[in-house]
Amino acid sequence: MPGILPAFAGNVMSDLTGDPLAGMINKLAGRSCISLEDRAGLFELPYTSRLLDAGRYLVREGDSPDHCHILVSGLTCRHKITGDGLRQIVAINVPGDVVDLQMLYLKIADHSVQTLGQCEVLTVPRDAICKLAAERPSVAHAIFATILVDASIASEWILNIGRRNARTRIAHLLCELAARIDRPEISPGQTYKLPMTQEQVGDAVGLTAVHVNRMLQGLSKDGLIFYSKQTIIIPNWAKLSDAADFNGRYLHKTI
Amino acid sequence: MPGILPAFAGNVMSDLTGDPLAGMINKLAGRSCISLEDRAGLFELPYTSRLLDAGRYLVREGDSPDHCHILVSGLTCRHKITGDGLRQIVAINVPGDVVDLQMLYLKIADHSVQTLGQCEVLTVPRDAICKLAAERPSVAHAIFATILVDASIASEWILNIGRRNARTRIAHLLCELAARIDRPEISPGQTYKLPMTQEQVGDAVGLTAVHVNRMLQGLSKDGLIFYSKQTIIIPNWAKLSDAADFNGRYLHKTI
DNA sequence: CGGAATGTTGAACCGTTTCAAACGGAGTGG
DNA sequence: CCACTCCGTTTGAAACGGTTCAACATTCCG
Repeated sequence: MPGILPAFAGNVMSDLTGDPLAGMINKLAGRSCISLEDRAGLFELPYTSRLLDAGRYLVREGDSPDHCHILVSGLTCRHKITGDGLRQIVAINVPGDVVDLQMLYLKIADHSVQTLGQCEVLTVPRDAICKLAAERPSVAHAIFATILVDASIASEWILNIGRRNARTRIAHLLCELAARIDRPEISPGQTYKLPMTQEQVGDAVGLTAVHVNRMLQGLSKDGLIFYSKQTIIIPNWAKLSDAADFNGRYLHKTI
Repeated sequence: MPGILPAFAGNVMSDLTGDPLAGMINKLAGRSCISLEDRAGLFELPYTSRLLDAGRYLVREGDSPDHCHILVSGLTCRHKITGDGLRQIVAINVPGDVVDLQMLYLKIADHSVQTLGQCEVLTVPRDAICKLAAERPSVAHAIFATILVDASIASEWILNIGRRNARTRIAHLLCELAARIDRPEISPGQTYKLPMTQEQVGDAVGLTAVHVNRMLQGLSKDGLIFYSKQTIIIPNWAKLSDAADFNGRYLHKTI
């Protein structure tokens, strides 16, 4: 169902809810001061909405796509494969993220993007975003900041995988996702849906599925999480984030 | 020795050599088409040049610096520390890199930047770069692309640390540095200086110094590298890059 | 209902770490 | 010039964390 949003007018925050682009725009706006007119420009972005089920590819390594994807609901991941076929997830995207900002200025993709669980995704022409960024400095600024936050998350993943043991590593991932999904109605330390198999969790933290299983059981046994049916409950945020060596500074929620 | 460069005029390529900013500008220019005037703008950046010895900090976690650093010679690294004091290098910068582009739009640093070996570093006011980027879209574009390449390198590091064994991991780092240092006079597969202790190499690839030592000996024994006095010689690029599972695509040398 | 994908468990194995001790080279002071 | 220290490298042996493999249980889905 393709569509072009009507120009945005009136009170900004109150009209946001319900619009598919709202999540992304709120996220961008949180990272940089965007003027009302520039917000309006964002709302004029042409897009196509699609509902995809688990395991679908949005981008494949080697592609030169001319569209970007905005995640409205669900989770997606970027992954790479070693020469002998081992998979590593290098990033996870949450609702509101532009999944392939990389592709805005890099021609060919050096990784694949795939849905985890069912996702609603908007497809936006690359040119439209580039044009907007070129015309409106505050939008460019916000995109800049967003890319830098992604890079900062990648740095933390390197630390996580390089230097923390399996248990801490998994706990850290769970904390990060809790903090990032962060729908207004849930604060960290609550419940969220984790539409990933244990194998995929392993691919994200550089472990085997078997070991992920044992560690999740360990965390459950110690009362740090409740985990069943792809749902994570964090009964005590302080305890889990402590066990995870998690400090959300690197997410740069306030810039 | 502070200074302001005279406005740049005349043939671009021929006047580059010898200028401290040249390395960075060439790198930016390689990643985006920058007009002659915009290049001139880059050459007008005010800077201070400093010679630093090994182990000096350019940025400390928690800082909000108002200057960026451009590396002219030597190597620097960005690193983070876990709660129990383990160190992980999350990025290495080579000559021509802007070491802390992150800080351009993120207020507080979530990592430290430190010199590896002796370095020549230019200090440039953050505002000057931001202003230039705001005024000249082609410069903003080039900076964008540079940040994205850095992010792409970070992704490959996640893959490297998460899924490759010690030997391959180290070989991969050696290949990457060879490909990135890439001074015009040496093509990959030649000789370069690696001003890092084995402990620092371990911090970069998520291993202990002891194991790095054994792996380097292994690579040497198999004739894939010669290594002594912090100098790496790669006698056969094809063989080493094969053993390293290295493919330079992710460096996006051509965009 | 049946088959495939995902989760669970145990035991053996192996790559990497840890610890401890020795070695080598560079720099310093007597 | 030697003795001394410091730092990085080297070596060996033991311990550990995570992997691998294989079998079984469970859930999901057509």
